[in-house]
Amino acid sequence: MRWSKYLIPTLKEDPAEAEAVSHKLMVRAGLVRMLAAGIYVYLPLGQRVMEKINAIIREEMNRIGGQEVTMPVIHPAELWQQTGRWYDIGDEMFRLKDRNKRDMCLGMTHEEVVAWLASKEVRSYRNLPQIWYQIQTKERDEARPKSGVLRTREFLMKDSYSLDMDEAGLDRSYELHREAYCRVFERCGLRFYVVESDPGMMGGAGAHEFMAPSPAGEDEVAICSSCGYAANIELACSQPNKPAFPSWRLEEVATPDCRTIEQVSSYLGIDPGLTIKSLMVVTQEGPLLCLVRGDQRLHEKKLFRLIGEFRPAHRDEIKKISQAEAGFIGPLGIDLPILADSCLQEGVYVAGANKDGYHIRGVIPGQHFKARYADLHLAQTGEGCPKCGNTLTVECAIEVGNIFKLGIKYSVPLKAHFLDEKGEARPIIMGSYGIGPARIAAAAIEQNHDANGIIWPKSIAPFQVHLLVVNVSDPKMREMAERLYEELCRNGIEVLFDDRDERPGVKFKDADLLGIPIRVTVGTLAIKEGLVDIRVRRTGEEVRVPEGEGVNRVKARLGGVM
RNA sequence: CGGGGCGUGGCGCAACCUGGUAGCGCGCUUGGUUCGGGACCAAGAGGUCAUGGGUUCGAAUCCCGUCGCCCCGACCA
Repeated sequence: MRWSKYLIPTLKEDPAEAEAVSHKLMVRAGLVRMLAAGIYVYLPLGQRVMEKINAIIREEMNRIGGQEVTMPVIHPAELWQQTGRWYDIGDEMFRLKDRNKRDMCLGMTHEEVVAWLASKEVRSYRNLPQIWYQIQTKERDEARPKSGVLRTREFLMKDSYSLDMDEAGLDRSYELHREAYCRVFERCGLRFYVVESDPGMMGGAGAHEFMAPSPAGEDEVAICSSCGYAANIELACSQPNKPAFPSWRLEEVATPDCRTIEQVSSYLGIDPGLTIKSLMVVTQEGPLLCLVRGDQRLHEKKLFRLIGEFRPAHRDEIKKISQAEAGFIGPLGIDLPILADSCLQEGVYVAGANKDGYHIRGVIPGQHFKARYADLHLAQTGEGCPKCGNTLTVECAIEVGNIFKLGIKYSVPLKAHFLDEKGEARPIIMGSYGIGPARIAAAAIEQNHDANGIIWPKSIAPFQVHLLVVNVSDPKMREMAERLYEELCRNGIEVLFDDRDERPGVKFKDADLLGIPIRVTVGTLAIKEGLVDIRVRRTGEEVRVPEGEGVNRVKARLGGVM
């Protein structure tokens, strides 16, 4: 491809609206342009990257027996009404009416359509298992699109669905996907973790997410490097490090104006881990006191799973129940059910005295107050792994894929049944599996770039070789470059030929920005001594070889390490 | 949806506070010189200052509304 005839609008400066590295670079390198919040145009170069990624996904899906289909973007409301999601999902679903005022929606995912199809076409256990997949645009009216292509309202998704006759079959399909996904992300050159995830509204028995670590990611994962424990922070557990407990006796201490844990612990000169943080919440059943250790944070999702809907208590409610301001409430002598984090079962602490300006030192949970214990805290870097006790690290990551065991959540309402060997009708057991190709591209950039631009893994690079002529108006130089271009193409190598009439500096800068793995430069030495330069983008390593060897050297390079 | 910020030639920004009719860099066009890491000279094109209303002799500038975009939070099937 000749750059002079191709649309690659590169930018010298970062776009004002971009924050994430991948966002800046994708715009600067001419991969994408934003049409509206969270809605993007993929320019030719971006499109090529997406096609590379999709091709890898297709290969791996086909390899596990996946069959590609294409399902509609527009769905009739009835389908979603039958599973109840029409009502469960709020503003995030794009809804519209057709000319006959019939309710429709834009597909945010395709479980309903798959279950519908299965209900029509799957009759017998002999038809199972099945894996159907598509690479299709999804529409979700995200409350807050962000980070360029990482969180958009319209996005491409590879989604697949497994149909099995029983749990064992689902386990097999799930495992096939897990392996296929690992191969996909490995082939795309990503660093990633497979983590346990919260099945959430998808419902069902089990779920994992594929997480590519990056500061731009909006998820957090807790990772144990020794035993391999890996979980989304939404359900990650940890063993908090134990502080050295002093031998306090129970007494009231004045803590004037110390409302926060930091204030109390610094005023008393103690480790925040020796305090108890008391939080009053109001549930369906009334108020409840939640306790976590002072150096911990309450995990609201975990609490929600334990007690259902809740809200923080209002100031006046706190005052009324505890006789004290929010900063001074505590578990002693309070007439409320108490739910405490498990790590508080051991030790002696400072807690609020339910009296303004005072705390109580020497509080021993179990002895001085009764509580129900549960895991309520957010896992943090440096704490112990729940499995092996070694140090956990918590890091940000981009969710590039997920796999869910759905079970019969969709097959029952949509009557996706089959007849088993005994002739009895049973609901199909489903699984649902997604990959975000654009997120793979963005994650690859997040993980592979330097100050000058992108450094594509060769598997998903838009081109393999960036051929650059230093001066197009020099006939000999141009001629040699043309020769090389033809020869490289003839050898099946994808080459972007920068034949623009630009200054060399501009072309070199653009080459670094685009990040194509190998750059071949035809310059003054080419015409003087017949030498061309072959440079590896990632390492900056450069060799000078005779023109005749150029193609073979490039091929050798592409075959080897990047 | 709550909090904050921004909206000025294609891009990045200044002018706004203290009203007087818009400027810089990059890019773009033409000509010339240049050509191995974002060249130089000369000439040029391009802006209803997001939008609607108000205040004023006069509004990019002050006031109110609306829309759009970004960031933090909530949400995220």
